[in-house]
Amino acid sequence: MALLDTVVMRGLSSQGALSPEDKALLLGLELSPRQMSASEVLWLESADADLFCVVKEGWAYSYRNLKNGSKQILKFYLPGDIIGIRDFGFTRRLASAVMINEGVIYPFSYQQLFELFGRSNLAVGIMATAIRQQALLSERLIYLGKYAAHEQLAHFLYEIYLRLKRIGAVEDNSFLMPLTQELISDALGMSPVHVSRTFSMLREEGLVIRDRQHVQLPDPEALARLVEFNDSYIDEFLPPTFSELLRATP
Amino acid sequence: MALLDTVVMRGLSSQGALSPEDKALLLGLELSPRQMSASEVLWLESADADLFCVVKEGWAYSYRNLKNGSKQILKFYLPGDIIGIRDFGFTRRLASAVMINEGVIYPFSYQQLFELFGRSNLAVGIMATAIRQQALLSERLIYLGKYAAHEQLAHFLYEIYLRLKRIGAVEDNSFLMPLTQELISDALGMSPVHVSRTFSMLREEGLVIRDRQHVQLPDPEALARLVEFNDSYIDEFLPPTFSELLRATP
DNA sequence: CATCAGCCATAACCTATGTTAAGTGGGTGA
DNA sequence: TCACCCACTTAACATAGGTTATGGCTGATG
Repeated sequence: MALLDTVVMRGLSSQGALSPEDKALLLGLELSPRQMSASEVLWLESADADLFCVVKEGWAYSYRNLKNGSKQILKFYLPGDIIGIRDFGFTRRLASAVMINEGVIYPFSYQQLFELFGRSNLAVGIMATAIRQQALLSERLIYLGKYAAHEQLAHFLYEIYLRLKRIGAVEDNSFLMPLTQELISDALGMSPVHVSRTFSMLREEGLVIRDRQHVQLPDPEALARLVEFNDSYIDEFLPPTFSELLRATP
Repeated sequence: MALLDTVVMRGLSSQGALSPEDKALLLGLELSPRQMSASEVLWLESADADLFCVVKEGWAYSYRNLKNGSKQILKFYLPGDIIGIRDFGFTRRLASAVMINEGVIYPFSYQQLFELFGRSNLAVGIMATAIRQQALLSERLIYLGKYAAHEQLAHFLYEIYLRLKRIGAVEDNSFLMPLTQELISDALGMSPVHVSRTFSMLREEGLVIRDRQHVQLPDPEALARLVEFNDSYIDEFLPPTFSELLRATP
């Protein structure tokens, strides 16, 4: 019911995309509501991820604790929204989630979603919903930024380093980065001049050696510590439960 | 081939999640490579969205032009990445995409993805890949922020307004927002004091009237203009082509 | 070999926003 | 009714980062 509400609200069924069987499947899900009090925690960062929640009443939000003691809220959830899609595909929660005021949610497990998948075109609709949600998040996050410039740049370089390493494009802690400082400034939301200043800082601290497109990170771990890099989202392997679920679903 | 490379690289098949049929399906896709030159445009913002691109060689990036004339880069794409997943589920491109240096890409259409869906567990793997990518984007964007405080807050309020309107929770341009200024400050990455200052500014300009949790936007359109709100991502209805494709796929 | 155009470094100065602090007002409980 | 607390407001001051400007490389081109 709750899920159907949500999907219908998003306009999926109104265009005939859902067959009667699809609808029956959704209706048969039998989600049971759960009353939540204000400030109640849905889950904390790095907890096991195994379910979503449809918000029926009340507001909630997801957030990450930052190393400077503050927190960054990623998204506010309003009635009809689904919390936890961001973590689908990961073993652990990437962010904490908490109620703002009291409300009602409908939890449903990843397992239940898997049963929907593979049987119908619902997969497509749900995937689209998920991606919309992420797009919205991104849109919001474009306006954000709480870290100092040298932390941003260090984080950026370390991410590139990890991604290149995965595809075997790092040798001896060095790699090729075909980006101008102007491009980097557009990515990090700071001025090109400040990117230059910040590179100089990192160089003086011995964290980054750079000559044109050649970048070397003499001590990647030091960089990682500086930015407290959360590499769980880089590790691209599916959690073990996925393989089991995939085999279990005919 | 290219797609299989990408999926394998992401660790999907290494755990037995892909059946031989799945692999054959991927191999049968017959993607044809396309040579790209440096700075070549893949697509521009708001162009029709109908295909993805797997990057085989070279770097690319996606970006949005901002109203102040600068641009915000959303993501850099490295070999093995898929460009265009963000737009899946939308009619138009949400961001432009362009090559950085020369390289090779494999385009494949949404239609081809639909053919993969509904037949196999691939749906799950691909969805997971998509979501990972978005998670990565989010992670990166946490470090961003290029707009002034009053634009951020105006954008934030207008987004909440639109989302509440969709679920019928706006009346007479007023709505209930159970957020403290401290929560808002954590969401926007600015200090609570500055949130207050900025609310005062918006009030003086007649854009926002607020009393505790009651918020009124006397002239929502004026707010929208101030932030040049891109509401294509709020409009949650599937593009017409989706319905066709869904009906066409048995 | 000379020239030119990008790209980058550094400096001086300016502004938006953070920080600290003090004060106001409404809601709630004794 | 009083007192307290919490959310908010406003002000004064500090600073990270933006802006503008200048000059030095380096690699491409003729």
